[in-house]
Amino acid sequence: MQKEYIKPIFENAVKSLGIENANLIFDVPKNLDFGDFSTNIAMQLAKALKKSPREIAELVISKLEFDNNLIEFVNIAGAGFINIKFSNNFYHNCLENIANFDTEFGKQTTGIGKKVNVEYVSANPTGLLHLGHGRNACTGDTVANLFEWLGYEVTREYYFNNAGNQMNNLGKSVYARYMQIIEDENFPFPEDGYHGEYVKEIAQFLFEKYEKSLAEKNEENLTICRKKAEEWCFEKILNTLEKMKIKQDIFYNEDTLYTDGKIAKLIEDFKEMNLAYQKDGALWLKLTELGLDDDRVIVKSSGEPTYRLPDIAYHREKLLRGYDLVVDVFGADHIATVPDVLAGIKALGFDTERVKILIHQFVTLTENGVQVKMSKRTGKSYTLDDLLDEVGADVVRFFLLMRGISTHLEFDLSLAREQSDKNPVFYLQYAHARISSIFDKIEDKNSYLNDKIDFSLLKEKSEIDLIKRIIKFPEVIESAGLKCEPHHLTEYLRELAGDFHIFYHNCRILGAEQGLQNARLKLADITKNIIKNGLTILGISAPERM
RNA sequence: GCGCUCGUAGCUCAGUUGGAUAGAGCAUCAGCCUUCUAAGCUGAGGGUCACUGGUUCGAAUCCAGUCGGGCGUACCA
Repeated sequence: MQKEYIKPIFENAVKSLGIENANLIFDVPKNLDFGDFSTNIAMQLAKALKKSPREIAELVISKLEFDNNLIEFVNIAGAGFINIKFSNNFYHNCLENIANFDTEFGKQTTGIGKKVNVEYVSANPTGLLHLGHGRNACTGDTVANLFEWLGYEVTREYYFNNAGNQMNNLGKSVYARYMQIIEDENFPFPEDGYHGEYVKEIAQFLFEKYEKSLAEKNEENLTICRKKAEEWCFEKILNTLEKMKIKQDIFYNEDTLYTDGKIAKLIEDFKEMNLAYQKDGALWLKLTELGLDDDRVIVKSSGEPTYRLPDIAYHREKLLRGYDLVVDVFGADHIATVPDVLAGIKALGFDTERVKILIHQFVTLTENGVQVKMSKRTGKSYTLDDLLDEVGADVVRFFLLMRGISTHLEFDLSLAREQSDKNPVFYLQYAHARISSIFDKIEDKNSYLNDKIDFSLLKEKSEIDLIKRIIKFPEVIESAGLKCEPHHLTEYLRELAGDFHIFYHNCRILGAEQGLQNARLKLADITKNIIKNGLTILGISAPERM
């Protein structure tokens, strides 16, 4: 908001010095005594104009044409920084504008008319979700929410595979557990089978439904085991996602790519482009031709495709559906597929800019400083569902979203359990509840609702600081959205809540002189809307009372 | 070995397209409730930004190398 005002003013000034297309950058100085913004333009131009930065700064300032009512000062500091400080009037005007947006403040138009597809979770129905999936799910869901705020038309998608090795493996594991129930507790369990307790639950369910009729080891019975396992896992997964307030629009089955002939078509196309060749009984993709280090197998000698082929076919399919942007959320363990997919779709003639792949690092769970294991294979695991039941969706989502996706995330179970001021999510919710409470206590709302609000009465430092923070909300939405970094929003909300708490502590709202009370109420109300909207984007509730 | 990623306060982490004295939360210590919710506020201590070199007016940030952690590196997904 501030930049929108000063940028053209500086552009004109720089232009009048004979410089076109200057790279004007406005930073917020660390030391607030320097002002609200600073620019290094004078240093940048030092070489071109062959003058010292301070001389240039003076020249630039002499050419600035601005409203003295809105800017308090512009001066030179240090090596040649130009510092700008806005007057309170400027901020009062901003607040007045924001008040007119009502609850829509922060919504952007960047994405209007554009379609984006965000694919996330995408866990195969071979087990229960764990914390890593949780991070994936919250990240994807929040990114999708952010895109909606940017104006995009958003499709949320879940990609899964209910065929192949891993599913067969699960079917066999269930069968073995089933046989252990009805026949012999030492019935051999597949070597690389799924050891989780849930496999026993599925077997128990089959026993109750079919009694001993599945005992014969044939294709039909194994299929029953596999199908039941798939159904059971999917139901659990969806249930867990629902608890996390996640609902996706499209569930895309990898199998569709085969039945619709998209895999066959892709093989054909690669062959036609001379990018596929036969070797050692397998079909290889010439990735070396596409700038990568090694060629890779796309169809095994057994005739089954490797994961690359459906991955590429799936991305082509999504792009052909007409999305301007296709976003994937992957865990770090899937990073190997990224270059292959990008090379593949590029070879097929698509702009790789249309695909954005988010890789999030792993989550570790700690309790009292000790790491808790949550492996799928070892059987004993702490699932996402357990966690949701224990600490609730708000805490889980906030904890999983409050770190940059590229860093390893440590989930502190002891802290998450703590229902106290140590738990950071309550800090935000508390600010929201506090504001609600004020509005419950207004004795006579008429003046607040009907009188023209005079924002110029807000002069305290904590009031102006809060306004400055409020102004930043749209930028935060835009940058968190376009960069797909939800934690920028969690950081911002924490700062906003902080500024509010300070304001609340320093400035009495109810009982202040009528005009001032109304202005402060409006300031609080705008803050409340932003917290509520921000938390909603994060998928976290904003309680009226705590 | 190679690729990706991370290394910032005791712990968990922020740190904008390179900017001025490196920040927050927790933990520790010291204060603030007759007034709108103390799940709050104020203050203090705490740093070789892993290491070395380079680029320049200026580096936690960019480049090269070294060390250390994680994930990949399959005719698993």
